[in-house]
Amino acid sequence: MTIDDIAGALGVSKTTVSRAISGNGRVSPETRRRVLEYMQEHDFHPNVIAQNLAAGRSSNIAFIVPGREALADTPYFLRCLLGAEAKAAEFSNEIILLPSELDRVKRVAERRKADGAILSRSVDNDAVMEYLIDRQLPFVLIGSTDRDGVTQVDGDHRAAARILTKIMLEKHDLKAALLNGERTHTVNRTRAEGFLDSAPDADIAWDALSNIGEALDSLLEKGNRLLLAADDVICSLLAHECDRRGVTDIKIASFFSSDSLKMFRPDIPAVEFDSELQGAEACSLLLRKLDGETTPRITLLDYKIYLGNETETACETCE
Amino acid sequence: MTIDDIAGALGVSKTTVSRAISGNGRVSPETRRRVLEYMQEHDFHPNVIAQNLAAGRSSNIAFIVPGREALADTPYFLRCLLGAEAKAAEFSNEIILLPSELDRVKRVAERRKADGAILSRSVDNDAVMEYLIDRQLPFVLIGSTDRDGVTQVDGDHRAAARILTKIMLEKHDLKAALLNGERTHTVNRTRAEGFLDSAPDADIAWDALSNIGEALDSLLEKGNRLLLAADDVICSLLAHECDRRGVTDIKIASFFSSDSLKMFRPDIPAVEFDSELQGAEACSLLLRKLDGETTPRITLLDYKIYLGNETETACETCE
DNA sequence: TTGAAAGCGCTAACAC
DNA sequence: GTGTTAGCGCTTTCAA
Repeated sequence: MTIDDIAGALGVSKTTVSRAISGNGRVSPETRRRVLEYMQEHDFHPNVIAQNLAAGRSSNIAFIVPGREALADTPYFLRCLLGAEAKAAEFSNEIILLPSELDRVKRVAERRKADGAILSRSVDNDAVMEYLIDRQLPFVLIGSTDRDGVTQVDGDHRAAARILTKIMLEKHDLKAALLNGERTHTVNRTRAEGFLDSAPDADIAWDALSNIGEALDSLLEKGNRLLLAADDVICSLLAHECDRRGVTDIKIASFFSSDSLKMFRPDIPAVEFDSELQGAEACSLLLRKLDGETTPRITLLDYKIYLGNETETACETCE
Repeated sequence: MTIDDIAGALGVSKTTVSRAISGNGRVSPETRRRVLEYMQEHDFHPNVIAQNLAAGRSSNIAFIVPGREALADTPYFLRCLLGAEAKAAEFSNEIILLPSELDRVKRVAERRKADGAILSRSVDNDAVMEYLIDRQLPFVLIGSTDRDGVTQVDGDHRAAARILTKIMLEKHDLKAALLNGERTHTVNRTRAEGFLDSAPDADIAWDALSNIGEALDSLLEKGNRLLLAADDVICSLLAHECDRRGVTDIKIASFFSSDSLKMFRPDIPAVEFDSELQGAEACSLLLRKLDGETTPRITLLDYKIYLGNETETACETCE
């Protein structure tokens, strides 16, 4: 069924039907009622592809996640995706999933299958991001970058790292070190800054993921006993390694929480970001961009700091 | 730019341009070359929305994942999604993400935003599945169901559970029990069957996830020392619980592997399914359905059994 | 308030 | 081999 059929059945023009459905333009209340009633009865719904063609859009938003090999074992991305999906749904848009591979992103952009993109996680010199900029496809980055003019939404990793480090240092009088991720990830450099804010000159083991045992060895050797992990993956690995070795005279905390940390005892203090909210916020910003609104360049989202059973909150929202 | 512009610039009709691009219909090699060259030079790509409208499709496939609250902490779904995406991309389709919520699925189906769906994980009386059947939207289920006429792709959970149980029983002369998930998940009932194939009359703790400690208590009390976990989430929880208690006189294995189990020592034997392959296979089947081909009703995928360092393979593919 | 007609960008049936 | 024409289903001027 098409609006033409409805028009025929009701003895009006399809223009009128279109107007009645969309609410654009004037239609008599009576006509409108009849159209809506007919739709209901016949379970009619306008064809979104046709609407899109007429409107020159796709009502699709591409959500770009790290490719398969780069995909860490964390629920983060899916939560982010679902957050974005919920927001997109509010505005009758859909989320299409894309891996961070240039040819995939290109195909979708070139053929206008998506109106804009959400780029989750960025590394330096991200070819996909450069492409999006070059092509002038509107996008929002979840994460941070030094690249000019990119709309970003991110947790306030620096503040969070600073605060958690400070709290841990106050609670435990131990020498602190950071087991960090790869240097090419902007977020890890930011975490390092926050960490150093509260623990100047402390040791940092970069790229701890590639060899957790070695990183742990060298940090312990230097007398570090308060170990901050950059994220949940590193932290989980670290906690397991310590369990295995029977190391107990240390304290562990993480700059990024996830369910996988909840299983350890004693509780691992950790920064909690709301991944769904990040996705939703990114989507919201993108939709506003697509509407021609100007958006803040940087949106920093609240975080919580989990400290065992009590949950202490420390928030900051800036622009 | 549109194909009309190219037609104008080259002094041919837009039909010819269309034919040159799509390869459908006869075009002289020379004309074709000119069109293609012009496209290259001007970075032209046909508008997929217009193509879709003309073809009466969306070139979208909905991938339905459990909603946010039901989402377990496993990388499974994202891997599945990416597998499906890769396959969809081969055929110039995109994957749109949908939570398993009836109103979302409805909206997309009604407005024809997707040509078909992949339904990942099913529970009994899945309202979404019933809706898809009712609406006659082509779909493929990743998982199993008793519902008639549903195209399913799944790991061979029964055989895998049977074999792993058998192997473990042969290696260790211990009394075996299964820590299972919810009974409403078809896959858990299937795992139970496989388990019982090799360990008749053994104990099964259903819904172990909701209270792992209690489940463990009762099973240990009954003298069970070989604990099979239904999946990675349960297994991880179980292993942590045992670590915490210092229980060491037991053996653990899992009917579903994931990275989160790789951290435990000693190695936890586990069934390995290829999640990406499952997504890809489901997508492939769906695309064939959309092409009007008939597809096997049930596709069971290969699995591997991981036993510490050595990786032993046991495959079965049925239809 | 309503309708006729043109158009969104592409495809395809039917001529030539 | 190429062009004409009529759609795909909806939106949107522009008149009436």
